[in-house]
Amino acid sequence: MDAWLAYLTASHLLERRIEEQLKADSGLTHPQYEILARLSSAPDQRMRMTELARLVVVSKSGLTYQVGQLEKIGLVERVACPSDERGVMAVLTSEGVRCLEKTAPGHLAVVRAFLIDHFSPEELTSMTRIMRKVASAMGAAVPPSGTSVGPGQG
Amino acid sequence: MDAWLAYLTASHLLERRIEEQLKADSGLTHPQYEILARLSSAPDQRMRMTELARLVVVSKSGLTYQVGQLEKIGLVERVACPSDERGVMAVLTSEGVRCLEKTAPGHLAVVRAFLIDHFSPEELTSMTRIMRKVASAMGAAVPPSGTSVGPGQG
DNA sequence: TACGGTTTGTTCAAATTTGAACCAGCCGCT
DNA sequence: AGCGGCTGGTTCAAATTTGAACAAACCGTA
Repeated sequence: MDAWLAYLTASHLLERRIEEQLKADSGLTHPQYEILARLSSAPDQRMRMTELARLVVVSKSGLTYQVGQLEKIGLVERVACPSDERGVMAVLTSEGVRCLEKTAPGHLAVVRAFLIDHFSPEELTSMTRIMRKVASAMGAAVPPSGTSVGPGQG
Repeated sequence: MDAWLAYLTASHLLERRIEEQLKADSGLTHPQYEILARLSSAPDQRMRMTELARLVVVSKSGLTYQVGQLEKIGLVERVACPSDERGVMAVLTSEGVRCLEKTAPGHLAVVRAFLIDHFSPEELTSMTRIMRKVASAMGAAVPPSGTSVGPGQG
């Protein structure tokens, strides 16, 4: 299981690097960044809590907590869902957008430098295809590209 | 950054599956399992705390805590280090070995079913090579094979 | 041998994460 | 309309993780 060991170590270390860079560069944690990023690519920059939790792969209570944090610092806002009385939508504020725009380049640079750049173009496509397969085998639909978020196999 | 998104989602989900299986099958958490696994492949089934922390990629205090947990349930024992008065070695107990032997097959089955099996043999070698490169770029030596755990570039 | 700078492992407080319990609102069926 | 089952989100307690602070021990040098 060399593959597994290498994968595991690399992903742990990468996670650590990302946290470090993100924290230093913007004060965000990785989960928080993921929330902002997901919201920014959602229609109207907003998303239902449950859907968001599924995309970010975090528990419902975990999302409640982090959205609370983001709300405190003004990057996200909670809005009642029009179609469902009990629903809550997390909305990216304009400040949230600014923060993301300011933070994203550095983040992507790290991801690229430490992960992506180690793949050849062919390997990268291969890896992407496989990881998508892996994810969907575990019951998540990874949107192929900028397409809207479909219900998948929910 | 489709690749990154796919990778991220897949790894989160995989982690979740692993935790689930491990917990159900043996009561261990993933970090705990990693500690046992690392110890089991170390010479004399023992390792210095700091070295172990580096291999598992966890903070020193995090390791102290988890080794404490493992000690409580009798899978690991703390022994003074002969060569260094302040040092502590974590040692796999015979019960720890049994637990690992009992748990490993199920764990590996999950890893295989959800990750490894989605790769062709060539892709797998490719991925392993790349992940090793990724890890060492971030300052970790991933042992090439079943060789003893050398000091690497420590 | 004594000294300064490092390294080792633990302790501590603070932040985060999860699952269970919970209430409110939705939906299909009668 | 009314009932029963389910879903959505929050609250809560418990577990885990991290970095900083700390005491002990190592090492090279005088």
